[in-house]
Amino acid sequence: MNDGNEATGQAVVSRRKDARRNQETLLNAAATVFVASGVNAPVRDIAAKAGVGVGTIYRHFPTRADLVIAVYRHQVDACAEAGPALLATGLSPHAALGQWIDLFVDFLVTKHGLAAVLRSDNSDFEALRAYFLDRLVPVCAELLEAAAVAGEIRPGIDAYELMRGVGNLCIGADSDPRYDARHMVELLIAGLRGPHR
Amino acid sequence: MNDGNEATGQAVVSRRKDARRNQETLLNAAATVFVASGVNAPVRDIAAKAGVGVGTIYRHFPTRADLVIAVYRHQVDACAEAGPALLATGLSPHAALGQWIDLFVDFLVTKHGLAAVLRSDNSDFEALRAYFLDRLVPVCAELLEAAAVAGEIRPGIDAYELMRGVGNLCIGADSDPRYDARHMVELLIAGLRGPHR
Amino acid sequence: MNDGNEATGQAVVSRRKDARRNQETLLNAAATVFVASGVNAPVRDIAAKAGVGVGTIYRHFPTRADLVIAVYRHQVDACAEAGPALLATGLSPHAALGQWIDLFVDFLVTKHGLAAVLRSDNSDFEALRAYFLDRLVPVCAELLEAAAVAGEIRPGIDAYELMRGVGNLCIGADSDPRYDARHMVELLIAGLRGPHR
Amino acid sequence: MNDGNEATGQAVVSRRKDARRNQETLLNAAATVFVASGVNAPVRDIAAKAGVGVGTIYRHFPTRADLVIAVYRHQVDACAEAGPALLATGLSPHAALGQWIDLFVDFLVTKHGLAAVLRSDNSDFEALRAYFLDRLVPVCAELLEAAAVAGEIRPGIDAYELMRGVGNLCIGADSDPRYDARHMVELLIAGLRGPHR
DNA sequence: GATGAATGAGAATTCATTCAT
DNA sequence: AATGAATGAATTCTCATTCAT
Repeated sequence: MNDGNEATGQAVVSRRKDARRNQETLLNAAATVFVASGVNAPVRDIAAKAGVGVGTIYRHFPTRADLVIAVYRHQVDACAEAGPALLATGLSPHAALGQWIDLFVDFLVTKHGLAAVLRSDNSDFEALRAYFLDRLVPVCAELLEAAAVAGEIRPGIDAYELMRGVGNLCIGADSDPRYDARHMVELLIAGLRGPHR
Repeated sequence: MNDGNEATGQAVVSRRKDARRNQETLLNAAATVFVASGVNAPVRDIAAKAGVGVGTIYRHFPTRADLVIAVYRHQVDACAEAGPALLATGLSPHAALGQWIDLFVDFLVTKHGLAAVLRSDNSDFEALRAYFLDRLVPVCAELLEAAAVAGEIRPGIDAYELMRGVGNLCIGADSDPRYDARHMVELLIAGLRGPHR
Repeated sequence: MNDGNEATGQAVVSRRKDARRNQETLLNAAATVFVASGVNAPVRDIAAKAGVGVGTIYRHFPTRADLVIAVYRHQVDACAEAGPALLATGLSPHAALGQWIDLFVDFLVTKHGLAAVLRSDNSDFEALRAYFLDRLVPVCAELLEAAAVAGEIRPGIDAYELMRGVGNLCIGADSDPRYDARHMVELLIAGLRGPHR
Repeated sequence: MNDGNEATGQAVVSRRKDARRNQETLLNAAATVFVASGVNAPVRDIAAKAGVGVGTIYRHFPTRADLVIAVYRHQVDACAEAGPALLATGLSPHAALGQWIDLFVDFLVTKHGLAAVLRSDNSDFEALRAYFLDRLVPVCAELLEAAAVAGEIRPGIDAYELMRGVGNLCIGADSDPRYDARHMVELLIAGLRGPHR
């Protein structure tokens, strides 16, 4: 990858041109710190990790929720887009739902503390929660509907509630070797099938 | 229990009574504040509610986890004792399990923020988590075993994991009108039945 | 004044008993810092001067205005009480007014920056301003009324306006050798006499 | 106005015109912001209002005082020139003085916070203060001298002190409906007449 | 010359914890 | 044993100022 800048390396990168790259650096640093210390890590820690001043973070992301959203936006979007794609593959709707939930779980359990901030008893991160739900609940609803129409699951399951449940099951999953969120999610999804008796 | 002693003995006894009553006051205050502001409420708030100095709280409960444990010990114990009792009623093991889980859920969802501190990605409250699990996991294991032996549920379910799962499902359940933890727990328990295919 | 504490001196003074003395220390420190750096001096500077932690200041004086009021309350009160006293001495009302204004000016010009925070284009310190005015305007009004009744000054002078005017004239008087607020105040008071022609 | 020059000349001229216009834009923006938020408004606010970068402001006006001076220079100059003009109208010297002071007061009270920065207990704005005084004190002195010679006012009044006094009386006059600086200035000027007794 | 991203010092404020009385 | 005053670390956020482009 020759960027025509061997001598100085990447230390003296352009400011203006690199606004985007800089932002990328910031997001990577934030992601790393979030994994290590959770999404409530001190702003200063993130700044230090990114090698920038705290002011830079505030410039780009006025609130913490802005930063967290930015960090995870791409992955949330990818997850959202995967839903219709799975449904279009010819899998049974229930199988598609299961695989989609797996993607969501994969995403959450690899982000230390992310699932925890999605819990609603937390007045910060309202915007973050809203973003997640706005993106993903409709997708989940579509999958649930398809599975219900196919008679594979009991009807009347609320997509929001299910997303919250799955999200909750993922809390702390990365830091407890005795707890495997996937097992529990598998039970939950299995429970969708059974008649309510 | 010989309390027919002299003046000094009397004093000792009443001092003890006072101490006990004082501690009771403290626990009630803490419980109230925990409900209102979560288990991370400022120590000073709890002290104020109890009408004591902060030093008094630290004397009785050196760490916050100690206090939280003390606040909920009675209820945890009651829940633990309900397990064998339910099994002895003649209910089917699976029904007993379901009712017992309901008791546990009732307990958690009425305690603002309690479920949240049970999550394992939280190095404080380790002792609290340990207490909960020490008391309840064996009971849950017993119920699961009985249900498995009766062929009512799939075998191989880990009691610890299930308790964690149920606990997680209860996080934030008190502050989100769109999320009913009981629905999700019901799904989870229903999922226990299905064959693991 | 034997306080039975010769050996240790005043270094190891009692905490509780000295709440008051401690507060005094705080107020003295604040007064000193206010003189040196104005009433907007950093809280930390005041704390350092007093030899206490910043938390101590916040405990005693939650807002800056609280602190400033406390620092000057005694002197404001003394000034307020001097008004009726002067009127009762048998001086002519105008002379009494003049002397009372002199007291007020003496107070202000010796407090670096105090007069400046009394200016109304300052949304902080509203409480401070209110305290000053509540205490002093009625006294001033009484003196003005007496002088007007005696025919010594033109009628219709508003006490609030006059206090603000005198206060304003004192701004910066301590730091400008070429400006003597007393001269200007003397002109202002002299101007009260003349008919408005 | 020969603009029939070559390409480069044209460019130079318009560059100069641009520079001047740019500066004008800057000063107008600053004046507007000063009125709205006082002369200590954040530099960024001024830059935003002017539609330029903050660097541009620093280039033209290295210190804040430089900017404030530039903003008000025209008006100060106009005020200075009005003194001799008033004296030449045939008005009595005292009347001329009164009208001139009125002009000065008009200027100050319409500039939010301007009077406040003229106070001498403020090490920033030293240059600004100096500019004001250099321009206006001699004019005031001339008017005072004329009035004293005419026997209309007591002698020995220091022009600097009077200017400072009038300036002080104007502080905060724009934000306090109960305080009318003009009333107080009128008293002050009236006080000039009376014998010093 | 203009730009505005980046910097980082500085100030406010909270609250867990200690400890003299 | 109880008290609560004191401490000060930790954190957030702002804004003047610099400087690469």
